[in-house]
Amino acid sequence: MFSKTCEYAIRASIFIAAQSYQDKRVTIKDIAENIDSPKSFTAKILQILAKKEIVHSIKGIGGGFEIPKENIKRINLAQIVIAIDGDSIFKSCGLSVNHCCDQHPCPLNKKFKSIRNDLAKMLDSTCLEELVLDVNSGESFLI
Amino acid sequence: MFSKTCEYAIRASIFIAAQSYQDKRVTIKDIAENIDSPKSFTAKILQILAKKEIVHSIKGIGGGFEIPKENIKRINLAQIVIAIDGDSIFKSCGLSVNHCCDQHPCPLNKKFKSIRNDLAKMLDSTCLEELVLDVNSGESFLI
DNA sequence: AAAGAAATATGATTTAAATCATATGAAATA
DNA sequence: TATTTCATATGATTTAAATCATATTTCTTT
Ligand code: FES
Ligand code: FES
Repeated sequence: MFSKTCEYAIRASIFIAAQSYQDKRVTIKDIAENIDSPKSFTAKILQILAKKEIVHSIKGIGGGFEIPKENIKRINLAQIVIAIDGDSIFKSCGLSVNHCCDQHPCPLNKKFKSIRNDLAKMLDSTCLEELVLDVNSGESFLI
Repeated sequence: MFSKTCEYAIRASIFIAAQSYQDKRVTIKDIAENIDSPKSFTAKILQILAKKEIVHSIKGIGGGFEIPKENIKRINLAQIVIAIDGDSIFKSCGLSVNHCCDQHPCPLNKKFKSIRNDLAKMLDSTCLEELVLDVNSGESFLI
């Protein structure tokens, strides 16, 4: 479904948000340990997220990553997915036949379109906050 | 969504079925040309499909691949996807957190489950026949 | 039986994704 | 200002997916 990079990005974002929610800033090491991801790979991914202003990074002693509380409500999964994997999951043909569903549709175009729309709707309507609450209440896990 | 291998497998199956529907047997070359896929890679994929009895292969002069007409109705997309990519798309966690949705769910488990169920239902309820009719009537394309 | 046309089997190569490693830059604190 | 702790930048390596190449087997036709 998503690339591994994107999965790490989502899990990392949720973890950072969950900690920020409790006013805790986290380092790359913390993140990698808590979402079980390779540390330097995670660092690379976080740089992308920082550039796209999905996470906020602070250098130096006491630094790390955080997501300002106001943003935890605002950031949704679609933003993260697009930042990492681009919008191909929303736009490209499920059979790689074309640029999808125009004059030259593949045989699955209608069926795919509907599933992709559901996926898009889901990603768009799911903000970090609700996921964070689940994780912090111990209902769901990142590892 | 699917691996490239799986996309080729689906497109090849639809093409073979579309030709078998008109009592035409096709060679690997035909297939590769008509679905725009690398020839020897396609050959490999067809071997898998032949072993799983999704396509029928005939060696020697005049040989090639076909799908018996009775089977065009019976074969659905789920069978092809499972033959190539396995059932991970149905069963594995969208965030690669675990074996999905048991005692240890990831934060997206509910939302993912619903989308995956829709996908599974779609793949299961879509047989080759309806796709073939679309292609043969010129409503949709494999290339 | 021989020749040709097809699939089959297998292995090598290429490409892209994922991972690892290391040097550099910025902020804090002592 | 020196040192430490963190992120940043960059490049190398590994792994897996995709692609390419070729020898072998099977069947048909003559
Ligand atoms: S054309 Fe294939 S999914 Fe839209
Ligand atoms: S646990 Fe993650 S999708 Fe089921």
